[in-house]
Amino acid sequence: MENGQYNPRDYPPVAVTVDVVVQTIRDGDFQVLLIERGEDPHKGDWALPGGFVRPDENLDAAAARELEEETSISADRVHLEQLGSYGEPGRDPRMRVVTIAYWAICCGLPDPRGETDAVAASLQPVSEFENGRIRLAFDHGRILADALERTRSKLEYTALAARFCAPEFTVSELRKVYETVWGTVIDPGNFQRQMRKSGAFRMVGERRIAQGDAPVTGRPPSLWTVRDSTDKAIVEPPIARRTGSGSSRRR
Amino acid sequence: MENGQYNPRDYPPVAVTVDVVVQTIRDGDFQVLLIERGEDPHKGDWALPGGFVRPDENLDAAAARELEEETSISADRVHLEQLGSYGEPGRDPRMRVVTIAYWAICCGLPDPRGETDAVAASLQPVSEFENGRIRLAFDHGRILADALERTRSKLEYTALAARFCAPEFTVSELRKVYETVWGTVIDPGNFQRQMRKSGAFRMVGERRIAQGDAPVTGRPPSLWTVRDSTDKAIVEPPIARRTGSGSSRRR
DNA sequence: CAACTATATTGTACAAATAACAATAAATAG
DNA sequence: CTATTTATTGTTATTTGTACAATATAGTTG
Repeated sequence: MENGQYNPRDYPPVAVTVDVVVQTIRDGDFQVLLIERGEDPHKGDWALPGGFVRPDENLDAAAARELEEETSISADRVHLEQLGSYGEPGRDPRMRVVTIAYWAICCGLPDPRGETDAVAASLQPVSEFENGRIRLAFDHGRILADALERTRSKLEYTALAARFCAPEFTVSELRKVYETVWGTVIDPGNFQRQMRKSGAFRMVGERRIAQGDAPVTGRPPSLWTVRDSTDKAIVEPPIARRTGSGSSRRR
Repeated sequence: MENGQYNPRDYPPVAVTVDVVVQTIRDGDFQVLLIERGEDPHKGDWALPGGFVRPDENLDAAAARELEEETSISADRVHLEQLGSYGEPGRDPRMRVVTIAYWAICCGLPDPRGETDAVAASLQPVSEFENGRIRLAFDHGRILADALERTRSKLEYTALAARFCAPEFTVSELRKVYETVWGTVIDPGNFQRQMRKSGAFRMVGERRIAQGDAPVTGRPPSLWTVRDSTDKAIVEPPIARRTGSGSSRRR
């Protein structure tokens, strides 16, 4: 683009799409939104929701639109962030498609409706994908794997775990997010201290009394919220994963 | 792309480019490769090297090609990694351009030649950009800022600092990389221990005698290399930045 | 109301990591 | 040989992390 030559017809058409990895926790299970493809190629397989970027729409807006179309929840209640671009020439057999992948974390997804694209969208357990029981079309398996790693990593040094929860949450709800996404067990006492010390969260005066499916016995917990709603909050020192080969911090 | 409709003519042309942030250390100074634009828009301003993605070329290959064209060094001697996509509708006034940005670290860049695009490429100090004395065209300032943050962050938990060095390097050469990129001072003794403990590096038997511009006095250092040349090496525990607001580890 | 139970929250003690600074080692120049 | 310079190792106080125990606080149940 630096060489003054700007004739798009010199280049075969390239389609630019966005695909979104929508993650949530439902029934204590780490799940992701997938759609079942109704047409070839890969008819009957699972795929990530996505679609074309419109002419006057920036990439973030396109991803937000796809998210809302698919989940019918407003994008300002979720964390939505770019993951990366995937553009192997043969990734879609029909034409050259470069996709910008996004990943999202949201809470309390209503049962998905797939009306928009006349395809069936549904939440599927991440474990089914990681077991190899669910296979994804195109290179979506790679995209999903990258997104999961990014999420697990970012839980360590950001307050994003709270995005899996309602605006106000208890310490153990937050702890269960970490345990569910990482597949680990965390000491409740130590976790509480780390959470306080990080400064990323703020206690709301109230205590919660008898919530829906929560146990009605035991000492009622106090409620917390994130101090900074812009998802820039840094958890310092980080809450590190226990299992295996250690932290892969950053990006 | 899930709805079977695949008529590219329904969508205005989108150009897909790659831009590359090439970073190196020269004369003890953290520098980045920029080109001076010879044409409008932004004639005379600085910009990142980049160009169109070719029809049968994947994104990584396009970035590697641009890197080689601009620096005449082979891409297998540098670290090259995707940074992210930038696609605001108005970022280029001429047409819709979505760019996939990459960032690279290399060592011993020869004086850049700009013949390919008939533009002047040169290494400029990062400090000049961060001082505001150098302004970049389009949204390249944003891209460069993101790349610098990514580099500084990844030095903490990967062995990528070695990519600023020759294949074999001394402990203090590596330490000076950290000091230069982060703008900090690091204790030599503690650094040596962290480096050993991380397991990411391996001592080569030899000691270096009297190198070119290096001081000819003092105890000669032993030479080191990275244990895993695939840049997957994790430095654990990480070598943390001293200054300011702490680690932004992963990503 | 008195146990009982379940969860929240705080204490404690040991282990490990970090950081500042001192000391020693290994080479060369003169 | 001595001075000088840099590499490398020691030492220690402080901080941080972790496991596990103990206490606190509510609701529930008889």
